[in-house]
Amino acid sequence: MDQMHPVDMGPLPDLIGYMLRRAQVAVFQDVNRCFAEAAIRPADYGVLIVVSKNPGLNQTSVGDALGIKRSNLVPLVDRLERRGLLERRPAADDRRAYALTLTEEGHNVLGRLDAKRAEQEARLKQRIGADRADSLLDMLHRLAAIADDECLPSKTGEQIARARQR
Amino acid sequence: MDQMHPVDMGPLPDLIGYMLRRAQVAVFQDVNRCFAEAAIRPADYGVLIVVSKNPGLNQTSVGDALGIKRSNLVPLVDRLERRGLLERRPAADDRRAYALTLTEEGHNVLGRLDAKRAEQEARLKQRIGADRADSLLDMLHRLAAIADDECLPSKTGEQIARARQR
DNA sequence: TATTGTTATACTCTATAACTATA
DNA sequence: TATAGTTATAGAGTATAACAATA
Repeated sequence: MDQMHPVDMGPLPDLIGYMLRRAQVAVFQDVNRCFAEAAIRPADYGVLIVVSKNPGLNQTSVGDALGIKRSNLVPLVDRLERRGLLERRPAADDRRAYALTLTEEGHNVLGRLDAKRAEQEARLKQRIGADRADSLLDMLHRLAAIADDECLPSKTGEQIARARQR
Repeated sequence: MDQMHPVDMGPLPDLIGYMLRRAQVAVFQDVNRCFAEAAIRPADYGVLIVVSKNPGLNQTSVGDALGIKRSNLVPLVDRLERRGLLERRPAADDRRAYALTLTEEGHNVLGRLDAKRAEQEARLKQRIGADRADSLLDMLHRLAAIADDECLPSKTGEQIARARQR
């Protein structure tokens, strides 16, 4: 039987956190559709972009930039490397680290995704009212900055963890 | 060694999808801090709100309202029931279904969380510029509505899955 | 001593298929 | 036949601890 009465969602539709979540899930589903044929997921795309813009960067720095822990970045980079989109090369100045670079195929894939991304972004902007996109992005940046405020970046999580052990 | 050069994020900071994700993660971390002492997570909060506003609703309807599959709702409701916040009672008109209701303790917990939620929401609004909150929520609703557009609600996922098998 | 990449592990969230008892 | 709740399971994503090699 159908649910004929609409469900009362109470304060949820007016909560920034709740609606951020619903919007993010919907937009990511849309992104995944756009990138499906290339089999590139949002996290993959972030890594490819950062490496393309910062060739030679090491894994820890890529992870920090994207909010991905270095231990979780390993299988992600493994996969991109196996697919021939990205290379781990020895870093010139630090024998512990890898210098990440895109392969030619990596650049090609990223180039093709660029058109799809632009098209999708235009659709999203039209949906919200194109003239409001800048305002939306500004607000999202301010909200994302909460993360920086609360846990001061004076110490890394690992440094804090080690300090706690003593 | 510190990363002295800022990492070039390319187009990511201008992408609605990317910034939605970063903002949502940051805001949820903040919510989790606010609700930590009650040990209530965002999904729990959604269930409690919907059940309090729609006493007697069954699990499938609660899940549909919140975008949670009914199979994933089971352990969530289990936990809330074990904690004495919520009750499964036999539905009057359908012996397959449960009528969900909050216990007195459930209402009490929700009441206490309400103050914290309002305080947190005020902080978020101040951060983005209080007069822009309505505009933000409107845009988030429009983006969340993508999900409804693309997969028409004329058939449920299960109906489609069954149809595909034939 | 600290950091890089790695492994192992655990926990949450999400998605699908199949079952039962009802409808 | 279809639906409500459940179970089992698999896949992501995320978090922590510990290790070898190097700084």
